[in-house]
Parts: sequence; structure tokens; C-alpha cells
Amino acid sequence: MPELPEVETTCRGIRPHLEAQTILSIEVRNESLRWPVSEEIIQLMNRLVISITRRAKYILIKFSDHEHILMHLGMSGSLRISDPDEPLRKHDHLIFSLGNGLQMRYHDPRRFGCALWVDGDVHHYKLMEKLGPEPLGDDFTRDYFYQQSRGRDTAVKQWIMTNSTVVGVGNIYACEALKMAGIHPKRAAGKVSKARLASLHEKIRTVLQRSIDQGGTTLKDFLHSDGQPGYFKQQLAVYDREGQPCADCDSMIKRIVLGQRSTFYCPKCQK
DNA sequence: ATCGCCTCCTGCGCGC
DNA sequence: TGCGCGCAGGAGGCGA
Repeated sequence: MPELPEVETTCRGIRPHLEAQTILSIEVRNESLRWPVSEEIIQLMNRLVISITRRAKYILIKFSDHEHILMHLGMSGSLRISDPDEPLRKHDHLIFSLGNGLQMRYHDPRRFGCALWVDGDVHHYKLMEKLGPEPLGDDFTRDYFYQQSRGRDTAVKQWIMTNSTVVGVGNIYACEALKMAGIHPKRAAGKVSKARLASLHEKIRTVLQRSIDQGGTTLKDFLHSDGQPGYFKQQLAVYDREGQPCADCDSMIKRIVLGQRSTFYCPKCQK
């Protein structure tokens, strides 16, 4: 479920409860996530959390310069701050008990997420080192975007969803950014004009920033760490709107499959 | 190097 | 009401 705005929203939600707090204990109720939950995280008794940051869709819980827990929410993961009295839900796999008396619970029905202990430079960890620039950061320039695209034969939608191009652009926002830029999702990345790529670059940034401002997109079950939904769904122009009229031209929104993922677009607005 | 396909897993909504 | 099917916000890993 979580795309970058949802992960960012999650970070902002848990940060005030975790930073400068001690993790008293971690209970692993189910260790079989995408990779087995690192045994080392169980030993994090009475360790102080220095910071909560995000890189791509990874959440980094920092204990020291060389000690982090790296979490990913996969398709269906969420982190929730709970009172210890609240009953556990099915699929609450990890329970972090905090020094302030609260708990942070990692919930993930499909178990595509992970919780890994990283001892060493976290940014050079295997899963991190090949990541492209942050879409909202200064390194993601329109020049970089243009240069990377040249010679690419892949559909532009799959290309912007590839982590080495730019991180954090998932299925919803890829569809939305392409709609905003008026580009057909199947067009070869290397054949989109410089001007249209500049537009796409800008739209990727604006759609992600706007969604973060609205607290992310709640499709069916994404909730903030405090249990509130995100409000960006109302603003989706094409995603999950097959057969509905385009707000700009009245044509029917189409659905195709690209790289095994549902892809929504307006056949008239997007060329 | 690049690309496309497969996979992990549970839950939900649909049509019969 | 029940069953089987297809589909779901990710992304690493594989073979071609």
C-alpha cells in the first residue's frame, strides 16, 4: 500500500514518539517477513533512538552512526503507535515497547515488508547503495532525468518506477504524473522529448509533494500511525478510474497492464 | 548492462 | 451462502 508519501507520512507520525526515546524491548511475533527478521534486533533492549529518517521507501531507525534498523512496509505494511492495552490485531508481527509507555506495532498482512539490523554504513547497505536520487531532493534535476532517459527502450512508466532512475515513484503516482504531463505510459522513455520530460520531472515532484501535504493516499486500508486516513485519493485523476470520464476531456479512462501492473491513462490527453 | 517475467503472501470483491 | 478467480499501494532476483 505505501508509496513514498505514505512512508513519509508514517515517518512523521512515529518520529515524535520514537526520537530520544528508549526501546525497552522488541517482541517478534512472526519473523517470516520478506527476509527473516534479523535476530539482532531482539537484543535492542534499552537502546536510545537517535533519529527516524527515510531513504526511498525505507524507514531508518538510528541507534548510532553504524547501527540502524532498516524497515520497509512492502505492499501492506503499516506502523502504528498504540497503547499497550489495545488488543493485538492479526498480523501485528513486531511490537516495539517504548520508554514513554507506548508501543509501536508493525502490521503487515502480506508480509512483503522487512525489518533488518544494519551494522555499518547504512547508506552502503546492499539494498540501499544502488538507489537513484530522492524525487524531492536537489540531486533529482531535470538534466539528470533527461540524460538517464536517452537510449532507454523501456516504457516510460516502468522506467520512472525503477529505483535506479528515481526512488519512490510507485504505481499510483506514476500513473498520475504521466497524466499530468500528458505522456502515454507505454511510450519509450528514450523517445520522450526533452520538453515533455522536463514536464514529467516537474509533475513527479508536484504530485508527490501534494500527496504528502494531504497525508498520503488511503485506497482501502492505509492509515496513519495514529489511525487516521490520508486524503489524496479524491484527487487521483486516473488511478483506479477505469471507465470513468476524464475530468479534462471526457474520454473514458483506460486500463492496460504494463510489467504486470495495472496502468490507468486517458487515451486522449496522453500521447 | 538491460529487460521482462516470476515470486513472496493474505484478503477482498466479484460472478456464478 | 459458498467457491473459485483475479486483483492489490513493492521490488529483489533470475534467466535471456
